[in-house]
Amino acid sequence: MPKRVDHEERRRLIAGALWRIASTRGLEGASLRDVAAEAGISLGQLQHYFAGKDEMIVFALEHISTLGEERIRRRITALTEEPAPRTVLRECAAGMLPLDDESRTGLLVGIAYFIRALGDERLRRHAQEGQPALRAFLADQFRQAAEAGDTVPGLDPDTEAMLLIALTDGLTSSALLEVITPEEALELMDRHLDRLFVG
Amino acid sequence: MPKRVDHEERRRLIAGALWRIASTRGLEGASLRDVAAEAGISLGQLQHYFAGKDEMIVFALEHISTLGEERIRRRITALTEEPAPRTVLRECAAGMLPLDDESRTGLLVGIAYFIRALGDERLRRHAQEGQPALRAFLADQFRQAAEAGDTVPGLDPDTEAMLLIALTDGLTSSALLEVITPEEALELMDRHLDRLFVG
DNA sequence: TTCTTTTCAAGTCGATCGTATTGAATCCTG
DNA sequence: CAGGATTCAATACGATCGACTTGAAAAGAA
Repeated sequence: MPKRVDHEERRRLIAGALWRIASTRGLEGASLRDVAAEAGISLGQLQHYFAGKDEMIVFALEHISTLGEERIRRRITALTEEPAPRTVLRECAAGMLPLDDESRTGLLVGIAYFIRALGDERLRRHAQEGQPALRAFLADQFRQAAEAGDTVPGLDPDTEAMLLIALTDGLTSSALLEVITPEEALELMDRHLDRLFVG
Repeated sequence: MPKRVDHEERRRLIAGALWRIASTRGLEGASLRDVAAEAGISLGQLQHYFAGKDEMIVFALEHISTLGEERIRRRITALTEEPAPRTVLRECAAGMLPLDDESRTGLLVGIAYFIRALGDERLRRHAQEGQPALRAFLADQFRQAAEAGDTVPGLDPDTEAMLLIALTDGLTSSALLEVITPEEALELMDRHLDRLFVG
């Protein structure tokens, strides 16, 4: 049987099992044995594909973040071509909210990773890397909207980008805690955008 | 030596040790042995004051949330008497941001608890309890400001209260991850309030 | 004093963790 | 076919976890 396996696909299979466990019990609560059992393989097999737990976590996180990016990209391209900045911003925010199971699981894993990063200098640097690009992209959308006269006057794109990210994060937390529903979170985001755009 | 100890004070001492460890390694990473060592007592002594780890965590969380409430209350009463709603809202938000070591530690412990609550029905109910009161308080401040004509027109107090909470949470996350500084977080919160109030 | 209660130190228990080792089965290459 | 490389199952190891038991020391009650 050996040698005929697709290494990457096997790793993605294991990553999926890790998500399902980590989304309910956290990354610390996901033992290698549990992950292997969830994936339907043996501990030995899992260890063949990942040298250690850290390597497995890093792979799973990068994979799930890739899926998240693709999901947002799909949301945007699914719209009319040349969508207005406000629409793009809304779909970005919506893609980062836990509106379906995939994004919900991804966010829970992301939070579990966030916790690890809080106490780990190296992980924290890694977690910080993704933000600037997103922030720049959102700021650019605000800039375009402002130039087109679609926003209220006196609005700083960089400030609004950061506020939008923070607001999305906070709404996500409340939705995951079931203080509000995901739909309410999206509605609140819309009310926020209402205040920034004219018409 | 026995019999002459203050039970509650001993429990608070242990809770303090738990915070210091949990704020860097999470609640799961804080073993009873580590907490006892941090508190400068033996494992046996710790176990004498808490029947189990869960009991210790619940006590520590309730204690730290009490401290947080007192901190915010102090911030508000430290202002001029009869402060304007905007000022009250700003101080509330500031009190929930990680601007000093005490609040920073408290928030990290709160997040560690938040993670536990995500996968635990009982803890989740408990975590949800605090929100409505805060939300109602903030909404009332917005209502007062609106009636005084201090806010922009067409502003829903309940919506704004929820947005303020979510924004504070999100800014806190970014500040803890050191994507922004706590001071930047407070500034962003001010910019947000700028948009809601006139003058 | 004697007895009871409180306080806590010390040690142990079984479970579980991440990791390492070993070796067999299988396929690919020469 | 021979032989190395790949794949994986099985098992074990040392560390660490929360929980528990035991018993001694000290203070108040009788």
